[in-house]
Amino acid sequence: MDTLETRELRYFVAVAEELHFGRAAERLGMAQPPLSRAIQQLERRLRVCLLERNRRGVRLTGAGEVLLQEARAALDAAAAAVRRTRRAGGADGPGGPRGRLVLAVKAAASHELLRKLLDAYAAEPDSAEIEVLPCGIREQEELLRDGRADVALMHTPWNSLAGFDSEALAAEGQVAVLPAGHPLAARETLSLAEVRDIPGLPLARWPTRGSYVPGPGPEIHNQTQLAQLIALGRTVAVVPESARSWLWAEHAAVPVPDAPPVVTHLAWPAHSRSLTLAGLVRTAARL
Amino acid sequence: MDTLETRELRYFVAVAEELHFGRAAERLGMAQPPLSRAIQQLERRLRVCLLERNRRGVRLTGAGEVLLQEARAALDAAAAAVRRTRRAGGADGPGGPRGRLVLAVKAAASHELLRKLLDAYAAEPDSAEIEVLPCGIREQEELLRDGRADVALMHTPWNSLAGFDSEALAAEGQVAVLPAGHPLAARETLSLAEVRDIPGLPLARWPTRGSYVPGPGPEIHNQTQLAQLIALGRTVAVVPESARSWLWAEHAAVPVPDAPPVVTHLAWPAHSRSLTLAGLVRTAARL
DNA sequence: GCCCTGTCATACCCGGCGGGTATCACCGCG
DNA sequence: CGCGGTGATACCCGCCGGGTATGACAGGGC
Repeated sequence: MDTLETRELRYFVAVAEELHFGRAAERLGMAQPPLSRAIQQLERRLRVCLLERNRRGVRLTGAGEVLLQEARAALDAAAAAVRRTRRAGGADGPGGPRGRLVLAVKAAASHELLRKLLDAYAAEPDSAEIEVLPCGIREQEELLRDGRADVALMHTPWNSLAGFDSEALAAEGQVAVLPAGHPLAARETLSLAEVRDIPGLPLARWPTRGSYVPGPGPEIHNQTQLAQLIALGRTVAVVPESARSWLWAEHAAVPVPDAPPVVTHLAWPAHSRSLTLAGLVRTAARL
Repeated sequence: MDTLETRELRYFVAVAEELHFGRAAERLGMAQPPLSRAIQQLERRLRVCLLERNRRGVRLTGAGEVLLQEARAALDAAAAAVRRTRRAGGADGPGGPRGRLVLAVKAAASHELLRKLLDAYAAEPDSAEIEVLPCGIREQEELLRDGRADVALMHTPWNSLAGFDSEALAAEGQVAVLPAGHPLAARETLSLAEVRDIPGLPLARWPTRGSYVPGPGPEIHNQTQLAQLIALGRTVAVVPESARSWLWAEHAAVPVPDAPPVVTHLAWPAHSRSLTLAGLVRTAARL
């Protein structure tokens, strides 16, 4: 009556994402009619209209939008339950697992800090093994929510810490990265407004939440690409100071004091009780 | 294979909490044998031992403890999905519900602030109705997680903001509340150490996470009881300044500068996308 | 206007599995 | 040694989740 099975949530998410019963059924590996019936039962049990069936395709109602959000969160939680329980299944003591930790990091971000953290933790008595899982910056939050990772190095303001516990580890300013020969490369500092308005050198754009904001600059997919485009004099970017470590000889970095500071956090699921994780956090706090 | 139904999670939580298959089955409204079988299937599918069956009763393994935590979180998420979807089912527009908001507050806490917030929000154009749901301080987090409430007034350091988004609204110092006639009531300020060591006047204890830390002072269950015990000269307490509003004539309040400041936050589930909630937060941020 | 196509809904059947009852195996205890 | 109380096993049944076949209906091309 007032409880949904994860099966029903999976079905609804598939339909809500595909907006097409046939494709959703195919994705779920089942036939279309039982899927239609399941969604109807769901709507009847919730006494809520979730989908608008126009003869041509399907649209979400407001309640449907809400359920899509909530169902994804609930499915993530269920998947996390499986993953974390399986991982805890090996060696553990009462009160929490003592196994490996999976640490999700945006590839190449905060490299120095990460090395220091791993070294310091490895030197601790009875420290656990840490698996470093490189991934995209948007992926980190998903990995943490659905249990594929236990802890992540996140960077505000790009990552959202919503839904996680966290410990701030370091803050740094940002620098504008220009082609070495550019006239502005000799400046002591630049303002954000100046960087945005360099004639003939549009600001690079990277995806936020999967899509790009419109603008003149090139769309960046990875750091190597960005480095190359800057070296070629096609774009300019504002990045954290620690990015100096991967700059090329053809690059110049100029501090941008009015850019928002970037804070590196260690973040983990809010309700985590793992003793191993607690050890890592303690180490990190002492850095 | 790698997905659990909420039914299985419910079953496991019941067994893990009762530590007794018979009682758990009764609580679930079913017979014991199918429950035993379901838990065995769960363990086989996860390939993890969750329970130690000693001839006399049952104990949780480490993995079982982990699953208990995770399962509770996942069930809360599923319950929240139902509640929020049902509430969104009424009047709504695209992008989020425009219905009532349920605001969970610890009874009588931050009364002035709450009144100001509600008044300011009601004065906004197209503000929604706000239902104030008074509850205990530990209950707030649960209500928010399982969807019975949309937003809460929380107080650090007593509440944990882990897992929620929040906006700090106000900070205040703490005061010691003594019987009016007590010699120390005339002091300008007191230190925490002094309050703790008043001869014949032990510090009141309130429950943290459902249980009381041991100590000489009386165990407090509600504010009226606390007020009475202080007035009778049986105990002393350290409370936020704003509590002056409910003090009696027989009470005296003395500032305690070295007590941790109490910050009142507006908190809501991390992934919330409600437009109505966004309006309330905007109003709160302007207070 | 016609039919064809693509959509979701309906009708009906079947097998698996979730749940019930009866019973067992085992241990502690008086 | 029997008794009570635990969880596990054996067996049966009915329901419901899923499949196939088909219907209803709207839009588009000719």
